[in-house]
Amino acid sequence: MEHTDIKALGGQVGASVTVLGWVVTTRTSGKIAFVVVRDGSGYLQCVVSKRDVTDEVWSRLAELAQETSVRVAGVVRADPRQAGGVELTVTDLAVIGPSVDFPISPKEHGTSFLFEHRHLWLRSRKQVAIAKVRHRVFQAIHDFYDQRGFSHVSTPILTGSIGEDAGNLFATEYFDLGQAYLAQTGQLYVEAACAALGRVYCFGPTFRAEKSKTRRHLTEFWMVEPEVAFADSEDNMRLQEDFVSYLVARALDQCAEELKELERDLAPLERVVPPFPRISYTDAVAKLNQLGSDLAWGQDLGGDDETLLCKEYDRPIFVKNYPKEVKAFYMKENPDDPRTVLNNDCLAPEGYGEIIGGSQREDDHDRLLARIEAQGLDPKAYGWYLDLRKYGTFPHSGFGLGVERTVAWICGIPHIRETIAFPRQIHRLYP
RNA sequence: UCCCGAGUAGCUCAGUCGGUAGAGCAGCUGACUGUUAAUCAGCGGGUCGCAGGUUCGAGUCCUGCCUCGGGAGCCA
Repeated sequence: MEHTDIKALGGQVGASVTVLGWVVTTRTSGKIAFVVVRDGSGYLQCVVSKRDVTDEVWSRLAELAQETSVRVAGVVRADPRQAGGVELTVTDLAVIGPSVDFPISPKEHGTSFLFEHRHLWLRSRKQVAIAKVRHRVFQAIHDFYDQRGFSHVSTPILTGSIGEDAGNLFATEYFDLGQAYLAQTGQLYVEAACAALGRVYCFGPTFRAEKSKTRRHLTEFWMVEPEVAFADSEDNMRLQEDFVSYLVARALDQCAEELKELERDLAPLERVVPPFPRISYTDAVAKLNQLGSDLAWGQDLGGDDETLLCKEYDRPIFVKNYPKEVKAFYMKENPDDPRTVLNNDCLAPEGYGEIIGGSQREDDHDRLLARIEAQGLDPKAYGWYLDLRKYGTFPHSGFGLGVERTVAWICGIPHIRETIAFPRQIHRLYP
């Protein structure tokens, strides 16, 4: 359909154009009316003057309820008072689709109501800004790995063998083969693929049936998981800090308007450059004890501990070498301290906490088998995974970055559920 | 699963000591040629989450249940 994107009007002052979009608000003042229209590319104030249009067009203003879809023709006029620098002097206006009693008014609403109307809430300014940042982050993820010679691998969503433990997996019947599970990680599969391609990553939805009710959890979320052959834990952290810094830099570069709309303080983001501070779990516990936490060695860091620790630094940090007992079976033992493993978490500042969990993988067949058996897992289900250690085993490392947590942090919004179009939570499967 | 908190108009909320159900916004009608969540005047709008109990009388007090929100644990 013949029309011009609102975003492109800045360079077309004086031109006659047609815009297609939806009515945001209308204001009338007797013989002049202001209609704000959005089209996904931007927002435009359309000015209708009674003396400049036919009576028929003027009378149509009464039909322009919130979210009515419209075709507006007019002349682009420079106006420094407008956000985009231009407004439209309307010559013709037609309703494409009426909108009666749109439920989301410009005033305040509660979260419950908004998520019940998520399909419509997506149209609001702040939600559009978040969605655009998310899109840029997705694109930056692919660009980063492409530039570094990684191949994308699509790992299965339906799986038989299991990543971590069975307690929080979604199960479904799978023909005659019993239970299948929705993947909660693609990691085991990218380990296989990295022996074929060297540097790989998977990027897809993951599913966790955890009954978590916090601002950091969804039951369905997106995770990007790189895996690198012949990389140790130190190489792994260097990749992570380069990656996180790249994502933030791209957002600062490409999403300035959106971050302004979200009223994001850019200063903490501008400090996100390598290297990130590295602190061992053992040192972190000692430091937290000094800061007043009663965390004991051997316990996993809680959310409050993470926040407390992060306040000591001005950028994301790595906490590395956690106790073996609190971590997954596939992580390689730390030769310098066998109580711990060669892993790391990356904690984002400003209270956002863990955005990455990564590790060097156990590459010794017998040690891995022992860990699988010790955790009560069925070695037969992991036969193919153990094979990777039988046929040319190799040191390798990787990590998983939670995309929604990362987007929430970049946008500076308090809850990750707004970073995905249709969040899945314990009490939400609609819309 | 555990610990808090909340359910009253389309939305956000107030509702005192138990005594006729309220406001703002939204909607509708009208006025206004430069408004940015416009302003001004007027109008309509209720299964007080559900069930039971106490009482002459319950939005309000008691019991049970349901739903939702925040947090914990778990994790990215």
